[in-house]
Amino acid sequence: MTAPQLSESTEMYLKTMAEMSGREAVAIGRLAERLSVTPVSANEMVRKLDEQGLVTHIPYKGVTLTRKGREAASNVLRRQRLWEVFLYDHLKIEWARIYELACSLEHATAPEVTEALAKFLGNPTNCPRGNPIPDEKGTFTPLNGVALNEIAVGQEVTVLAVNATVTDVLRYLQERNILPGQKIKVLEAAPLQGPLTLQVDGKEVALGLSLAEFVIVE
Amino acid sequence: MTAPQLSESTEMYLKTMAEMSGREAVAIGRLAERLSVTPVSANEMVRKLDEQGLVTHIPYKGVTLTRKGREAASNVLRRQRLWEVFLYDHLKIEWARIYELACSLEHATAPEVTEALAKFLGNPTNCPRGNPIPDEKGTFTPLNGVALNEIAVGQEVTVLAVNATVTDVLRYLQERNILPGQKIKVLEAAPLQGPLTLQVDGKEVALGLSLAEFVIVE
DNA sequence: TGAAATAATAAGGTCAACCATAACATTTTA
DNA sequence: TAAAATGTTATGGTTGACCTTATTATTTCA
Repeated sequence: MTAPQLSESTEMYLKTMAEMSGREAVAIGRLAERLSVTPVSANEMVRKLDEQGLVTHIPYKGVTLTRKGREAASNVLRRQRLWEVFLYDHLKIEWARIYELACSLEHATAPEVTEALAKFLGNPTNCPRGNPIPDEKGTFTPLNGVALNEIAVGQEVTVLAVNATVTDVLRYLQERNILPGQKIKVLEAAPLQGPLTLQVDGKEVALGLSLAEFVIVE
Repeated sequence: MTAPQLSESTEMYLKTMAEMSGREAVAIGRLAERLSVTPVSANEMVRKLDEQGLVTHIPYKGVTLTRKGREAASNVLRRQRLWEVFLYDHLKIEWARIYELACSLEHATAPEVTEALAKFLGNPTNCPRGNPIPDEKGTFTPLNGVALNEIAVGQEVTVLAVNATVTDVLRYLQERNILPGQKIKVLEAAPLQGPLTLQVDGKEVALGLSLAEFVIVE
């Protein structure tokens, strides 16, 4: 019952899928985009993952993690987010960079290191970006929040998590104080998919819809 | 002047060479052995490293690190040994396993993580196996000890470092209490390259010459 | 409903780091 | 000094994860 040792690439695909989907199927195009590979490559890789029983691919409908795939992904997320905690809380590394730095470490982390790290950190339940950290068995309660772009004008909400992974995006949000715990009021939503105008920390901030999607609130 | 980002394989070759040589050239056969690749593969790889200016290969004479190669190797050793300290002191991981576990992490460690880790650990000067940790610039004072197999019968010495990297070897030594700081008396050296008989912690211990080579003393 | 967007499949290519086998060169040592 | 050991070079092969270009299938939406 030892983990079958997944490749770094496989881990990235599974983790990315877990990060993207509430539960629904992920479009291969989106997946390719997040992984910075071509759709053709993603397709090829997904086929292999399907053969290994890690995902289910229904042509033209998208990809879903199987139970096995979800377990593997939880494991990766656990490592990822534990390292984020370590890098942020103990090494004092810049918030916007912890995702990418933790990502490299994550793939190189043996199970016993993961567990020792969890213990060392005091079994934290959330990473500095606000996302829950799966426990040793892979279980965790998903956040019950909504993306900021779905909030009605006038509402005031609290940021639960920031789901972005790209350093530049994280830095952009950080600079505008859009961080877990922050209270945000939606002042205006421009028409034609235009940006939101938010009140954050007393300041007015414009935020594009695609960025707002990364901000989980309530 | 950013590090040119070496591949994991390149890092392993450089690190292994640094671990093996006091200063003399390393025979390709030995290198291949330590890296668990065939001599043909090692040859091929060494040619590439030579082209990159990281090593100098004199046919039939062996391989030496260039200045550039030595700097890169120091950097790798620094990361490796800092992680060893973390795994041992903070995560309480078994002594014999820290080398291999740190080795995986090492390749995935960005410069800023290395420096933040060093600071977190209080800039330690030696890893739990006793080896010196290069500083940020790559400088360190090599141990001035000798391998245990070169000690005359009757001498009592102190273990400075254990230079082995293979978990099974480390565990074997650990079980016999041959660890940094330990006092050891050489009671007998069997003829024909036979094992040494040692007095360790009041007990008599037999140790093969090839294992004794890993134990740096004085 | 038909065009545009997206997805799938096929064919062929690259790159790093390995592998094996075989022939040949040099060094060591008995 | 000759045989054994070790090192070198050549050739060709594999694997994983990408890539491009091109064709075909399906879905979405105007």
